[in-house]
Amino acid sequence: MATRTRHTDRRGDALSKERIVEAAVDLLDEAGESGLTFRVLSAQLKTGPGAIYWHVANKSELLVAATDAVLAGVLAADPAGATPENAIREVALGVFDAIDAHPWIGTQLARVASQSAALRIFERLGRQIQALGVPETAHFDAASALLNYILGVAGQNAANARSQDPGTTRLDVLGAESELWASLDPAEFPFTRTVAPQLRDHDDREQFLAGVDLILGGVTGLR
Amino acid sequence: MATRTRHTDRRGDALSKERIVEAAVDLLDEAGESGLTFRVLSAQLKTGPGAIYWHVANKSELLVAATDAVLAGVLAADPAGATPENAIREVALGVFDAIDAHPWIGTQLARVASQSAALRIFERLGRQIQALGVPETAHFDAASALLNYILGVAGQNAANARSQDPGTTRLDVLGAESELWASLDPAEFPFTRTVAPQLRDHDDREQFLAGVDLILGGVTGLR
DNA sequence: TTGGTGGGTGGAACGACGTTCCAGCAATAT
DNA sequence: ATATTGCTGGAACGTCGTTCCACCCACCAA
Repeated sequence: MATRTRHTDRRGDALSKERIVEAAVDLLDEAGESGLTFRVLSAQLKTGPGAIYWHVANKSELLVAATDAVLAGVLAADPAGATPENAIREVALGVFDAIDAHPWIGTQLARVASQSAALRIFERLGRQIQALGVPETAHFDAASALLNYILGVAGQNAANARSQDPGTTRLDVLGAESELWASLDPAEFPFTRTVAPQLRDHDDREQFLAGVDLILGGVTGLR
Repeated sequence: MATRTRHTDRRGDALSKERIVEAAVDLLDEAGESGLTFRVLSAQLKTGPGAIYWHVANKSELLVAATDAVLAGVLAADPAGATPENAIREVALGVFDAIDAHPWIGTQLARVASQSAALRIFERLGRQIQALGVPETAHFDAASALLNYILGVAGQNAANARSQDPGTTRLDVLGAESELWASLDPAEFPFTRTVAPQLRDHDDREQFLAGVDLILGGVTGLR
């Protein structure tokens, strides 16, 4: 249980949870979710797996800590949007961009419940919902809806990043998927075929924001 | 590549992808996501791991097939809701209830992109969006928003189910989490503390539906 | 009827993973 | 100087997904 109180630095190369998490984030960013292994992590830290386990209970806790570490920066400042709507968009886009930069965060957010990172996002969203002037009874549902939508997009973005071959560009992937949609059975997938061209040219970030705005529209409609 | 064309049944106990998927679903339902193993699966089918690999490429494909198999039933019939709004609610609740009954589906939906099951949900949602009479340019965004929201809830429900100890009731879990929210730092989590009591008494299914209605409200607001 | 062919089987084995264990080291306290 | 404690790092364990391959048996040609 890493009390870490008495002496701050017994050796110059002292291990610490912070250093471990930092190395884990680097590894995740470079090699993806499957690249984080206690073996390569301990090699990078020039130690053995056992030493890491003295600071971190298990891999799950390490992933949570890594997610928190990255999202802490994004969620540090209170949103400065002029209106509550803009503040909500700001929070949502902050999370979106963080996931875009570190796709493994998306997997983590979508997989693990009641993580402190998710809770902080929930809090930021909820405060702005309160400022929106809708009935108090709707606050909980509205904040939850926004959070779940964001987590849903997070999971999908992470899945897309995971399944993408290193050599292909964004347009390649979208183009291929768009053609797949266009070639679907017309009887079974009329709608999906209709929007196939839009898939090719759409911007993930803009569409994400459009979804936020739809929920926001529904919330403000309660006034 | 399992052509499976010429002869329908070489032996009475013939293995097939269907039988494998069926056994996998049983295993997932009984033992959870970590309970599905090629070893116990092959034991249950009275064969070896190698035989399974003749019919299924890998575990990922097996999980996709299992998810599709369960959701196929839910998505078979066109929604019979009187209004497009009700039809959308019906599709969403069908998926929600399926995840409630088989939590592992939630993990799978939230994790894997462009799965055929997700595509079928998207199609059902999109058709009803078309019937809603909103501008065509908004169809893609609206259907995506609904799908992402549903997938987000799916992932969270699966995560909740995963982290729940076998002995505890729903009220225990909610009560504990509610107390945790209530005990958060008032300076940092004012909103979350405010809604803590609502967390204890809320109904997941109703809240899910409330979220769908918020998006629906935003969409119909575009008319 | 018989012999060969090949789709399908199942069990052994491989490599990698998360995790545990423990002998030892380096600072501090006695 | 010695004992204690916090911490290290490497070996080892059990399990997993996956691969390999010797074998079997239903079919087909002769």
